Order: sequence, then structure tokens, then C-alpha cells
Amino acid sequence: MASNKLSNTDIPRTILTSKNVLVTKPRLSLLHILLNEQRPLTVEQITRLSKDKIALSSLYRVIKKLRDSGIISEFQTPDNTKVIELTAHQNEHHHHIFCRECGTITDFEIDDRLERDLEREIRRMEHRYSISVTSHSLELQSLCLQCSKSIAAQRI
Amino acid sequence: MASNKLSNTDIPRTILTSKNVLVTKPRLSLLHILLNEQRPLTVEQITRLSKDKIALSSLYRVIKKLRDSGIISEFQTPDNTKVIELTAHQNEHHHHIFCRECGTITDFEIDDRLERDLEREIRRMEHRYSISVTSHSLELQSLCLQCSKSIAAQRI
DNA sequence: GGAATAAACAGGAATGGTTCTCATTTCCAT
DNA sequence: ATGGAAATGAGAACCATTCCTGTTTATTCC
Repeated sequence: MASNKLSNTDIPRTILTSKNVLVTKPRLSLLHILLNEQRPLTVEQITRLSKDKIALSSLYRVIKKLRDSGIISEFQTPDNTKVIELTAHQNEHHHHIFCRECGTITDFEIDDRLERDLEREIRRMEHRYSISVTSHSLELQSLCLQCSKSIAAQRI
Repeated sequence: MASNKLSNTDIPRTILTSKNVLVTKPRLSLLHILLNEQRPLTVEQITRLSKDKIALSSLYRVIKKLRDSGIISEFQTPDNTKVIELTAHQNEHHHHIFCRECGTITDFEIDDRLERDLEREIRRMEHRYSISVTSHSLELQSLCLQCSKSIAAQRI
């Protein structure tokens, strides 16, 4: 039975048209992957998930285009790898946890009160250093549950 | 008159020997530069400040060695550049402000109470995600005073 | 709907930062 | 002082990313 709602596969198209970005296969494909995975991904992970259907050069170009259009955003892991995520997810302002073993990235939000305190402290820093802060990010480095288990197992 | 204290030029040597790291010219040279500048430096900046007396390959090796010995620490700017700073400076736990125009990096510390709240929140995250957080960093992106001035000047 | 036009694509070559290799030099314990 | 281990310098290799060029695809206007 046909749904009268948008199917999942239409969301990427809707995102592109709503931002006035031309709809093309590689762009749809990238958005599709990001929507499916629901977590930040590296270029390499995207390449693997796309089953090499996007040329690497195109992937980089698409990332740039969608970043400039505000659809996705980009940041770096502590060991210098480029990571991409949907900006939509960013709307709930969040931070990142990096597992230093497997490199998995997890989003997290901090307590509202703490986030407000943080903002206030940043305003103070702006005065103290005579700067205007445009964004902030909090990063945690950790061992994820899985990695700490497998490391414990190796020790036995 | 000869000083009976350590001269500045002896500090790098003392650092190396106290950490049981072999004393060599490139290592002394890197420490010398970091002690002089008193701020985080990129590989490129170090190369320039060393007047090209350290081979690039050696510089990378020295950075690695001193990092592994805990003498210096390494992090990334938001645009993916490697930055080195003395770990001694780290002892007062601090964070970084990156100017998105000129790339200058400034250290800053946050209010004690906020830092404690942050630590507490991190403990909560550890429970929530079943992870063990090994370190955290707060990064601000800003325009520094100088850059915001020169941008304002351009507009006129 | 179909042709013209503009944009995006694929593939490969080029680039730049970082690491590796290996012959030579430096350090340091004896 | 000297032998052996460790570090260095110079350049090659590496790999992620960017650039280039000819081809394909999407949009626009008829």
C-alpha cells in the first residue's frame, strides 16, 4: 500500500530543493547515507557506505557544495580526520566524544544550565580578550564501551 | 659576572634530562623556541623560527619523541593544522581560542567553578554512555582584536 | 517534449603535509 | 678516547585532498 507521506528516499531531495541546490545523484546519495547513519562520518566511511558509487573527487566537491549551502557541516577529529554531519542535527547544539581506539564519534548535549553557564563565561572571555567568539565546541576523548571491553579481553 | 643560577639556555637541557630523553641539538632547539615564544606553534612557524636549522623530517620525529615523553603536547586547529605546545603550560588546565582570520591561538582558563561543573557533567556523560573520558577540550572560534579592526578598516 | 546552455560529474594528475628509508653523524657509558 | 645505540638529514614515498579536463546530466527556454 502506497504511503501518502514522503518516503525516506524523498527527504534528501526535499533538503536540496529547499536550499536551492541542484538535485544530483551524488548529492542525494551522500544525504541518504548521512540520514541513514544518523552520526558524523569520515570521508572514508562515506566512501565505503556508498559502495564506491561516488567518485572520490565528486565526493569532496559535493561535501564542499553542501557545506557552503549549510546542509552539512564539517569538523576535525583529534587525529586530523575530516568528519561530516548533517547540520540539521546541529540545531540542537551539541558536542562530540571521540573514541581514541576505534575513532567512533558520538554526539552529546550538556545540561542546559551548564550550557548557559558556558555561554556566560564565553561572554566574559570576549570582554577580557576583546574578541568576538563565533562558535564554541567541547570535545571529549574517551574509550567507548566496546573498545574498553576488547582491551580488557586482550589483557586476559 | 657569572650567574650561579641556571641560564635560560640550560632549561631545555634540564627538561630533557629530567625526562630521560637524550639531549640533542634539534630537541634543544625546539624547546628553546617553545620557551621563547610562550604560545602554541604550528610546524611551519617552528620551521621559520628555527631558521631552517632543523630538517623537516627531524622536526616531525622530535615532535613525536617529545610528545611521547610528555614534554610537549599536540592538538589540531579547526582547519586541520598541527599545533605544538609545552606540556608544562598545560599544567594549569586550559583551553584554546582560534582566530579564524589570522589563525593565532590563545590559551585561556575558565572560571574554577565552571571548570568543576564541567568535570561533574563529564562524569555524568561517562555513566550515561558507559565510557571513560580521558581528556576534554573547549575550543572557541573568534575574531581577534587585531583582525576585527583590520576587517572594519577594509569596509571603509 | 526537445534543443541549447549551464552545472556537475568521473577519472586521473598534481599538491601538500606527514612519514619512511638509509647512509651518516651525534651522543654517552665505559 | 671509542664502540654501539640512537638521532639526524635529505630525499623518496605516502595518502588525503584538490585541481584539471573532457564527458554527462540537469535545467531553461522554446
